[in-house]
Amino acid sequence: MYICPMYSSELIKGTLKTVILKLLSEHGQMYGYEMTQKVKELTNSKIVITEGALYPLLHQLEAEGVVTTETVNIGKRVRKYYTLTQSGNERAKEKLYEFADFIQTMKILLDLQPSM
Amino acid sequence: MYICPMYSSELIKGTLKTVILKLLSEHGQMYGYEMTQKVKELTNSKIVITEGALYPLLHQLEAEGVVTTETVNIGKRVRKYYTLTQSGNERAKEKLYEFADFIQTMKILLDLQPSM
DNA sequence: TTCTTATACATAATATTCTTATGTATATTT
DNA sequence: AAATATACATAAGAATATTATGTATAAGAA
Repeated sequence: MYICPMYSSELIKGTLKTVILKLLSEHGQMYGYEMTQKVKELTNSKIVITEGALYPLLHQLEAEGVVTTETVNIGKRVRKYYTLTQSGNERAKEKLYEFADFIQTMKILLDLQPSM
Repeated sequence: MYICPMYSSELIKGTLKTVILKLLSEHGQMYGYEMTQKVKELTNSKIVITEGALYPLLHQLEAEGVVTTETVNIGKRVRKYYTLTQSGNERAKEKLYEFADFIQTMKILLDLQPSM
């Protein structure tokens, strides 16, 4: 999923969907490559999404009706923009809430201080 | 890994090793079943470790020299106690620090407020 | 102008990590 | 007596990611 110079890859598994849905809910419309760059930028390269993880997930989200796509020609190249559907927006909120809750539980379980 | 009534299983993937190492560093000596109960208790059953995930991991940790084991007879039943080695203690600290850092990165990436 | 890097998509083989199912056996509670 | 809890273990299968490979255009550096 990620090439990750900082975190062991196992840690990050399972968060990709949440991250992508959040990005889309924030930025309205994005294409795949743009998502990889945004995540890299926001995490200081601590998390880097690989294409082999991203594209299959995006296709899956489309198949599930979570996103719709629009293909745009940029010169002779193609960009595929992804937009959340209404149900996709709900899904994004759910996922975010779930993750926030999960963090709380893990903090208690691992006895992490607020400073950590 | 977990039977999880609250979180989607994908979210929790990759955290089991960190959780086990933390438990062992906290409680000194534990056996497998005890670990499953402790996690269940501490997380209000939000995270429940399955045996199919736990035992192979414990065996792996032993093979790596992260833990040592001691088998104790309780009546006619057997308990296998796990204890962190010196390098295991280091590993536990590393894993905890890594996870704390990971949470920070995810908070920024997902724009989660401190209250969330 | 040629070579490298960046942009932009996609998929297949493989690895990892987990879930679910199954198995064995003793102890305790109803 | 039967059901549940304790306690270990492993195997089949699913899910999710990594790594590798493929195609192609655009931009920047040598």
